[in-house]
Amino acid sequence: METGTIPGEELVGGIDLYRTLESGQSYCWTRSDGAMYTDQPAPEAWYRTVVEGIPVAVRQPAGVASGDLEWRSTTDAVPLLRRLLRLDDDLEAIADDAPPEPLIQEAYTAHDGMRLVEDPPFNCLISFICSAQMRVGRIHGMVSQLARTYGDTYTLGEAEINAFPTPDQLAAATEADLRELSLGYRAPYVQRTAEMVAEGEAHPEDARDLEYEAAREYLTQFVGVGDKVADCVLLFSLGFDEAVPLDTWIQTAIAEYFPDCDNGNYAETSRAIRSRLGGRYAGYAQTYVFHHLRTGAVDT
DNA sequence: ACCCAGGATGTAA
DNA sequence: TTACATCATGGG
Repeated sequence: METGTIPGEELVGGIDLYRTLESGQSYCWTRSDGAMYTDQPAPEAWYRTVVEGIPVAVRQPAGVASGDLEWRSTTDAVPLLRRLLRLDDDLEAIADDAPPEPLIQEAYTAHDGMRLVEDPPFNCLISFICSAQMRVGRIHGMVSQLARTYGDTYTLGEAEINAFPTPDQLAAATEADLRELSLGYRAPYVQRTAEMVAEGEAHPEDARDLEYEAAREYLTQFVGVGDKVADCVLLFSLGFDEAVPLDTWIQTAIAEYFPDCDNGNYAETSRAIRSRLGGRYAGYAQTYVFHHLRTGAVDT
């Protein structure tokens, strides 16, 4: 096993690992104490995942945005973590460029150090198909269950880590199998989408080269993927920082804070709110506002 | 019991 | 194009 430390001071704007991994963006990681989404950070606990056959564990003992990251893996995990946690993002510049609206400034200030993630596309796609009408804690539970049931098991020291299933592995599950895991009406969506990817009919990665709105349209060909889920995949996996998923929380924010952005349909409301949230990094602002509202930290 | 959660789909107008 | 019912499940 290899181990190492990434100095927090090398990261512009630092990183808050708890806020980054427990803000409902990524469902790829599990916490060693098994208690995520409880509004209870555990600085001593390890976050673990497997990406491209490489098991990784990371934690932030200091538990603050300026604290160092400690990691363990079977190889040098720095390049991998740099990608997954977007450690090269200039968080200070991004926050400085954020629009002056009070809600947005308040969200950035309240959750200092939260970074966007870059999840593996297939994992992200299935995660957000599962996310329909679900709370973040349960989405994580469903994704973890899929990993335990259909994914390969890796070891890292004493720890066992389940990789998210490959398209082939997941496509082999039947709708009935997935309903057994409490996926509900999402079961056929997950099965059919896994099948589409496994058979080479389409791949979420192929959206990366397209222009934003074309990329969003491309992703909606997957079963169980509408505009909102497509935006989540674009933002949390494919590097489209301008994507703004219009979920229930953001719809509420639009109604209360940006009512003029409501243009009746998804596409036009999306354009207006993306512009209002700053354009290029609108998705970053969205993620801060989402987390701020969802955790009830909003200052009224 | 009722309402809600990072919605999508099929059908009817 | 838009409006609406329907779809599972668990927690408050």
